[in-house]
Amino acid sequence: MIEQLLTDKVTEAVKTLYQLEASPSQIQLQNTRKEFEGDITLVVFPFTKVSRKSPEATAAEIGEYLKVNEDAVEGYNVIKGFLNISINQEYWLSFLSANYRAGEFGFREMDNGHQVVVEYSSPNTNKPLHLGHIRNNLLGFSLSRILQAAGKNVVKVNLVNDRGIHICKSMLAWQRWGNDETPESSGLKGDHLVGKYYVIFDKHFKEEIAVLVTEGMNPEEAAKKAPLIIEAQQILQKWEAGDKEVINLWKKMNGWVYDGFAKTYQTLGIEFDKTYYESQTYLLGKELVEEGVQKGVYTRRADGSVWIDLTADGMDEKLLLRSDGTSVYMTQDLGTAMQRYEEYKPEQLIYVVGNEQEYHFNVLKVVLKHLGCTWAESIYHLSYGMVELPAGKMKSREGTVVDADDLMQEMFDTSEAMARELGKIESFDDEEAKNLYRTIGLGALKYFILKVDPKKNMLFNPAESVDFNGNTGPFIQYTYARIKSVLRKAADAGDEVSFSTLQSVQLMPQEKELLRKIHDFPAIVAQAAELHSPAIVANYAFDLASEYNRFYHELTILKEENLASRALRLSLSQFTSKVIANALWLLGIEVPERM
RNA sequence: GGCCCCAUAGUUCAAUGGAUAGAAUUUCAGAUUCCGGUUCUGAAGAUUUGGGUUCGAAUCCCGAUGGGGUCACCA
Repeated sequence: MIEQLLTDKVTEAVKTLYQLEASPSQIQLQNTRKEFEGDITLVVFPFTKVSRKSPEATAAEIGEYLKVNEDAVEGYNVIKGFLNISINQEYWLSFLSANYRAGEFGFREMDNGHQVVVEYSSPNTNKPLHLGHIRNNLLGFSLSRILQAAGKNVVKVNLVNDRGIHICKSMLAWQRWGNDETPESSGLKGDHLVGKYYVIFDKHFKEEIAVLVTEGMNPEEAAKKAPLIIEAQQILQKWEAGDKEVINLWKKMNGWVYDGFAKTYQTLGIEFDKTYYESQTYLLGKELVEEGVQKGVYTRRADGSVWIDLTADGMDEKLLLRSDGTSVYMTQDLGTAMQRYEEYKPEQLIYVVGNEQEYHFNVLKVVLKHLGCTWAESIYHLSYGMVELPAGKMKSREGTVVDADDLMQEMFDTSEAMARELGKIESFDDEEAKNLYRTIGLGALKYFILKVDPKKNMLFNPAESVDFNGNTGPFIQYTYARIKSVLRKAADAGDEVSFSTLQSVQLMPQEKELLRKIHDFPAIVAQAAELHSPAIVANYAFDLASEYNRFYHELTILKEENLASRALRLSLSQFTSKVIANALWLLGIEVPERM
C-alpha cells in the first residue's frame, strides 16, 4: 500500500537531507483532512530538530525530495508543520483495477506460525444466556474473525461451567417441585426449563432464610444454615463422589441446557472450534500448585490451604487451594491456561470475560509468572463493560436480566414491523421475507453492540438499533443491497464488458474520496487485530457506507453517458460492496442481496 | 476505605500526542409533497474541574468531583 511506500521514501529523504536514521514512530502519516488539498499528510515536527529549520521549510524540503524521487507523488503543499502529499491518479486507478474484483480484499493468508486461542462465551449451565453473554459472544466471535483476517491461525474455544453448586440448586428444585417436567412435556427450551428451577430454588431458599431470621438468626448465618442450601451442598458432594443417581440427573439436565444453548448460538450465528467442560478440567491445576509449593513460591498454611503472597506485586494474598485440598476458580484457571499453552503453544491466549474479573486475570498472570511461566505475558484479557438498557441497569442480582432468546425474537419482530412499514418486502415470498427480518434484526443487534469500544459500559437501545437511517447495522446492510441492485441493473444492460476499460478517466473528488476510504480497509483490519477491537471495523463500515451514499447521491451511475466514467463508477460500486461485505463478515453480520 | 476502569453536543457513539474535536439522532429553519409522515439542504449544539509535561493534549502525569467494578476456602 501507499503508506509503506511513503514511509520508505520519507526515511530515505530524512537520511539524505539530515543524516537522520528515522525510527518508524517518527514517521507519522495520516489521511489528509478533507478541507486541504492532498491525499496523505506527513507530520514534520519530529524532524525540525535535526533539520534546524522551521517546520514549513522542513516540510518543503521533504516534499520536494518526494516529488522528485517518487513516481506516485505528483505534488505537495505545506500548511504549518503538515506536508500534504498528492498521489497521482495512476496509482489510484491501478489500485482500483487490480483489486475491485478480489473477494478477499483486505484479508491476509493464514500464517500457521501465529496461533491464537480465543476463549469466549463460557456460560453456566443453570440458566439461559442473557444480554451480557450476547456482548461476550459477539466480541469473541468477531475478534476471532478479525484475527483470522489479519493472518492468525485462530482457535475458538468455549469453557462450559457445567459443575458446581449452581447446577445442584436447579437439580434439587427440579427433584422436589419438578413433577418430571421435561422440555418436551413443558414446551420450554431446555436452558429455560433449567433456569426456571434455579429461580424456584432461589424463591424457596429466600423464604427459608426469612423464617430463620424471624427466629433470631442473623441473615448471613441463615444463608449458610438454610436446609435447602445444605441439601444442595450434599448433592454437590455426592456428585464429586460419583454418585450414580446424582450424575445421571446432572447429565440429563445439562443435556437439556446444551440443546438450548446450541439453538441460541445457532440463532446468534456464532460457533466454536472446541468446547471444554469444567467437569473435565476442574481437577487440573492442583499439580501446578503443588509444584509451586515445592519451589517455595507458594506457601501451605497449617490448615492445609495454599496461598500466594502478592503484596510485592501490589496485590493481596490469594488462595490457591482450599484447606480440604479442593480447587478454587484460580486453581482450575491455572490448569486450563497451562493445558492450552501446551496444546497450542499460542502466541496469544485471549480471554473474553467481563471487566468484573479484571483482578482475577491480573492475579492469574502474576501467579503463573511466579511459577516461571514466561508465556504468561501472552495472556490477554479482553475485558468488556456492562450492557445497560434504556429501562435501567441489567444485573442478574436485581432480577432484571434480559434473556438472549427473548431479545433476539424482539429484534426480529421489530425489524419485521419496520420492513413492512417501509414496504421493503412487497416482492418477497414468505420465506425470503422471514430471512430478511432475521438478517436485519441480527445485523442491528450485532452492529449496535460491536460499534462501541469493548471496555466501555454501553447502553443498548433496541428501537434505535433497527432504524434504517443513522449509524446502524440496517443502514449499512441497506447500502450494500442498493449497490447490488445497481450492479444487477447494469449487468442486465450488458455492462460487464465495460468494467475492464478503466483507463485514463479523470477521477472526480467524490470518486477519489470513496477510493481512498476503500484503500484504508487492510490497515483497519490490522489495527483492529492489534487493538483487539471490533469497534474499529464497525465504525469503518459505517464510514464507508456513508461515503458511498455521498458518492451515489452526487454522481449518476446508470445514466452516465461516458462509458469510461460509467465503468469507473460501476467498478467502484462493486469494490465498495465487496469491502462492506468483508467488513460486516468480520463482525459476523450477514448482508442481504436485496432489501 | 484500598485497588482498577470510565467521564466528549440534549441523547447514543467517534477521534495511532497533531490542523477548525467528527458522526448519528434530537431540536430549529428552508426545500420537496396527497400528509404535522418520508426524502433533501442548512443551522444550532460538547472535551466534568484545577494544575503539569510538550512546538502541539479529549488523549500522557498529579490532584479534585461524579459514575461503575472489585476486594469470598463462589465461579
